[in-house]
Formats: sequence, structure tokens, C-alpha cells
Amino acid sequence: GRCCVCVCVCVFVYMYVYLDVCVFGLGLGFFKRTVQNNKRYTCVDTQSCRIDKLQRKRCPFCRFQKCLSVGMRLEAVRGDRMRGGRNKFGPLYKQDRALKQQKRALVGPAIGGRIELEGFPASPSPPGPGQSPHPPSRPYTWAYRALAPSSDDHEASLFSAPHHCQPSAYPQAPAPPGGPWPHVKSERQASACSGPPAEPSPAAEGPPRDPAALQLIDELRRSEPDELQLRSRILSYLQQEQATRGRQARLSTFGLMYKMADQSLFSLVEWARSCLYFKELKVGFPMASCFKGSLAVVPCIRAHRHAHTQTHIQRHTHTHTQDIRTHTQRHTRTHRDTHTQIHIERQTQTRAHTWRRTRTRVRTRLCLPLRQKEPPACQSIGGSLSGLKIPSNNSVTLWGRRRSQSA
DNA sequence: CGTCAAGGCCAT
DNA sequence: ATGGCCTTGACG
Repeated sequence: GRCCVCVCVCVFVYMYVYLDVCVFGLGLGFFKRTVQNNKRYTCVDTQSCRIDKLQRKRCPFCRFQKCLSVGMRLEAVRGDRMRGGRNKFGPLYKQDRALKQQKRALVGPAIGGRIELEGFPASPSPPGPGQSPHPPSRPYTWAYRALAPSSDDHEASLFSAPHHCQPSAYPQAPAPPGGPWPHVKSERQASACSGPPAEPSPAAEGPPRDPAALQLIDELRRSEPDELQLRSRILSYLQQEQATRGRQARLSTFGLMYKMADQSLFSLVEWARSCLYFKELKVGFPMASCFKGSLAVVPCIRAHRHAHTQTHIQRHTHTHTQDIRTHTQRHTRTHRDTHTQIHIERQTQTRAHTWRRTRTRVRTRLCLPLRQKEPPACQSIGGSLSGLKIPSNNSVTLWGRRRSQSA
């Protein structure tokens, strides 16, 4: 029982933020060091330096600002430098637990009433040059909030500029011209959704029996865009996009994937906006400002987060990402093993051959160690993987001491 | 016992 | 200073 919108949206968001952090050079290490050592940077320019993979080292000030704008939290860097464990005492964790218990207690009718944006985090304004950028961080606080829905300029910009940014801090990327298709504004769907509000996530706890929930699901299914239609629309958009570019400016595969992800997300957003009781959501200041423009991603995600609880989505995302990681890891392991096997076989054959030829003359060679270095084939796989920038930790450790320890 | 998100270490 | 790799340790 997962909300597919949640999963899709948060995977996309995670992907973008992840790309920000790991590929476009924000860097977890940089952030960690900055907070831990309470570093202060100054920008020699207008505090609007472009931060990307190549230029990230030029202006640490802007780099750090961008980290904040993407949603990295000061609190995630532990004040007490305690290692390991999970944040049992984090406020979000507590909230999640409480909600869980509440849900368990509530067996039966759907909860009526409005969907409130409770616990909406006050958006932190970036500290000015004179201010202390580091409020006292609590120990055992929460992890990097990779899902914080803000980002900014990239070749494939997805979000509107973060509302808490200084107006000129990061140039707001021009919105695509309304996407490949005209805006879907179905009054029918909108009015259908303005019915009695129901439980935010009816699919979370087994099959719903509540008629209101069933009706909601029915509505959601009915308003879902046609898969094939969507696909062809995106495809034609991509083709058009490529056609309008010069030969030099053609998008790479990666760039195309970006665009595709954008468009998929746009359609998801449209769908979510028209269906998921958006009108029932109280639009606070940050959301109101984000509603302007055609990129409604930020409010969409916010609404989702709050309709289904923050941690719900976060959990989904992490689960999903972890699944992907595990999958990749397994795949690579198999590859590696096959390669190693082949290599070893080849080595053994060669060795046997050489040995047969020379044994009569050089008997002492028999004492040579048969063990060889790690076959270079493995390294090449490792290299390509590290090119993909899969975050390295235990779960992605492909070969290393861990393996030799267990052997 | 595996997971995962913190931390530290250290070659670059 | 940077960033990749490894260790830690609560949680389920």
C-alpha cells in the first residue's frame, strides 16, 4: 500500500537533490566540515556565484548557501560528534511515531475535517554576512533532509527558486514554455475533488473499506493520464527540443533524461494538483509565493508531504533509493565475480602454460606465490561505478576489506 | 543481523 | 581543503 504519487514525486525530488549534492558538487563533506568547524566564508562577488561541479571550489560562501537552499540542515551535523545510530530523539521521528500510534488507534471511519498544514516548518532564511550562520545544533538531531523541496538553476532546472532565497541570490531559471502540452485545468476534476475530505492516505493501512476512501481511489484512478498518451507527448517534446537546438547544443543522453524526468514530473504534478484535495490545503505564505508560475512542483511536494506526513514520503524515498542501490550492488557483484572468475581462469591457464615450459629449467619458480593482485578487470568496473557517483557507504561497498574479513 | 545515516581517517 | 572510503551504533 504505497501512494504511487508520493513514491514517484519523492523519487524525482530525491534524484534532483541527490544530483545537486553528489554530482553537481555541493558535497556532504564540505557541508559537514563547514558546520563542524564553524567556518565563515565571504563572497568576493555578489553572493550569486554559480556552483557546479567545476566551479564549486571558487566560492565556499555561495556553495554553503546553496547547500542550505537545497535543504541540507545544520542540525544534521551532530553537535556532540556522536557516531552511528539513528536519531531517536529527533522531533520528526517523534512526530512519526506519534502518528503511527494514532493511526493504529484509529480503526474505522475516515477522519473528517480539513487537511491542515500542521508542523509546516518555518523556512529558514539564509544568514546574512554578519549573522552567525550556525545556530546551536542539538545532538541527536535529524539527518540531511534530502527532501527539502528547493533547488535552483541547472541546465535542467526543476523547481522555481526557493522562496527563502534573496531575490537575486540564484537566478531563477526560465520556466519551460508551459510544457509540451497546454495546461490541464479540468474543472470537472477539480469539482469532483472538492467533495467531502477524506483520510489523507487511505492506502497506507491495508484495503480501505470506507466508502469515502473508495470513492477517492476511484476518482484518482479516473483522472490518471493515459500512459501511452503521456509517453508519446513526452517523446514528441523531447524530439522537438532536440530539433530546435543546433548541432552543437544537442542534449546528451543525460540531458535528455533530465528533460524526460522533468516532463514526467510535470504531468504528475498536474495530476496531483487536480486530484489530491489541493483546494483543501491551506495555502500559507511560502506556498502562495510558489504557486505563481507554471512550475508547481514545490507546493505539490509540500502538500504531499503534509497530506501524507513528512516522514512517510521520506521513508518511501529512502526505501526506494536503497532498493535501487541494493539492486545495483548485486548486479555489480555478479559482474565482478564473473569477471574475476574469467580472469582467474585465464591467469591459471597462462601460468600453467608458462610453468610447463620452464619447469625443467627453473624449478625454483614453483615456489612463486600463485596469488596475484586484484585483476584489473575489477578495477575497471569499480571505476565506471564511481563515475556514476553512487554514494559510498557500507551498502555500496563492493569490494574491500569487508570482503576479505568475511572470507 | 542487516540497514542506514551519522562520524572519522587519509590520500590527494 | 577536498572527497572517497571505512567505522559506528541504534533500530527493526
